Amino acid sequence: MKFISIVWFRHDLRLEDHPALHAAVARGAVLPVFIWAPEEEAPWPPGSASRWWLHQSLLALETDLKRAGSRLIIRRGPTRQALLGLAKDGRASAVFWNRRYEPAVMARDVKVMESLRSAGLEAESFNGALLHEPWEVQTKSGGPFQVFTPFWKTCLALPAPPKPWPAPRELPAPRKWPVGLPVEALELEPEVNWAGGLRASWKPGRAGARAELKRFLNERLLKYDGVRDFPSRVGTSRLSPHLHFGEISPRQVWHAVRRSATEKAIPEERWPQCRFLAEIGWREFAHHLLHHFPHTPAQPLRSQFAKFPWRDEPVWLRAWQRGLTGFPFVDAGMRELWATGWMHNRVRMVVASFLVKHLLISWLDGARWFWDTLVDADLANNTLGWQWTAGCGADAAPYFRIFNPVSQGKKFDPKAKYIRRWVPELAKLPDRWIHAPWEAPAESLARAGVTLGENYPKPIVKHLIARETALEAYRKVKGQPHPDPWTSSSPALRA
DNA sequence: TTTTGAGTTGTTCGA
DNA sequence: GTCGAACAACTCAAA
Repeated sequence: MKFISIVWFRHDLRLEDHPALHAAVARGAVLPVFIWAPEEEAPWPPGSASRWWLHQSLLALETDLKRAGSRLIIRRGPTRQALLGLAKDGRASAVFWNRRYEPAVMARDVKVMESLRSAGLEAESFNGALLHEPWEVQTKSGGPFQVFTPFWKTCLALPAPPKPWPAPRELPAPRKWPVGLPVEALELEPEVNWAGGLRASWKPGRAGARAELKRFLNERLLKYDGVRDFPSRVGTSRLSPHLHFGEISPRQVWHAVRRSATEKAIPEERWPQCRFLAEIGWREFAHHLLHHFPHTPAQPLRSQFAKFPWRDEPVWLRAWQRGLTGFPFVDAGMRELWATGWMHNRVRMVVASFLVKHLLISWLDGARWFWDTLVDADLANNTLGWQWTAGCGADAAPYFRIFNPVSQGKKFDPKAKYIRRWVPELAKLPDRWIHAPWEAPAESLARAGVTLGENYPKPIVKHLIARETALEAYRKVKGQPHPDPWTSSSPALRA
């Protein structure tokens, strides 16, 4: 009798370097399955942009599997029942998958594994998503890291991650295929067709991921440090959504960068310091933190921030979401996000700082918006990023670091190409005024066809006032006395 | 146990 | 216009 293994695809929508698939192929026939059970990921079920991506990526995986002589069997959850049913229908005796690290998913997976094993099935999970497991990286006293640099140094000192496996040339098929749903039946695509910008910007799937990596290595890796901060240029890898869905693995990226560095004659002692690999390191660090501090998607790591007096300002939140804050660099970022499902990293920091420190709206509201709109929405990275910005997380930005949305724009978008692309109503303003149109002379505004408050908003806050207010609120949560009690606007707080 | 060195990404002010 | 200092101590990680 033929040994048949289910490979349960999740955030590993690829055939290369896929440990669960590798294990299954080594045993016999393979039954590839995908199970849609978003309610099991509550309170962070995939957002709208993620669902759009998932739809395309599943179609791509289906094609890849067909080329290898196989299929993708899709069913709905609950996962436990779906897997048990598939094992029965497909006469499979084992279920293999690659691990995920979101708290709700991990808890679900533990239960699924117990159920499968008590039903007499073999069940095994593998590491297909990280260079090192979160529990393998430890401080000398055996605890988790909370600072990036020592974390990453420790990672770099570990044995190098194994070389990626090639995709199996052919997947032995089970004698009988169980029935499944077409991808369309999951209704992952939006009813209202807002995904045109996403379609134009991305090619989900393993082939798209590999093409993006290749382009990055050939065209951008050497210039990465100098170009990566300029959002009007393509200087970053753009791999984040591909990595999130596991269309490419960090091990593939790691070894490809290493190979490329060797070809470009970059000395071996320099490549661990590569800024790009450190970004892969941040992804690892985010997963490390999420694993060891599973409450952080909803709660600040630094508990004193639980009492931070965030404002409830739905009108401001909405202005921020729509890119109508009146700060062109911020608005450009928010509109890029809305249109393409992605935002440049530099701009993410600026818009996040603006929400949290200028508007004093909770980082969690920002995290939720990003979760719904980003194609690379990833619980570990999103949590780390927002808590870092808000100053309430691991290795956080100092509280007095408040990005100035105007000077950030002038510094990283000096010719305002990024602003003009995403905020076209300001396109005719000269470079000198476009970063802060409220300072422009009336004549310049008129010539550019800009009427503040009509076809582009006046700034919803004043930078210097917002900055002072934020500093005071943060000082308070740090439990520090105001430096100048005579001018403090809230002397009662010091009693 | 205590001490010591160090920490992604900035801004503002005043010399 | 450029440059260094202050921001404000705090926490982590390792010795």
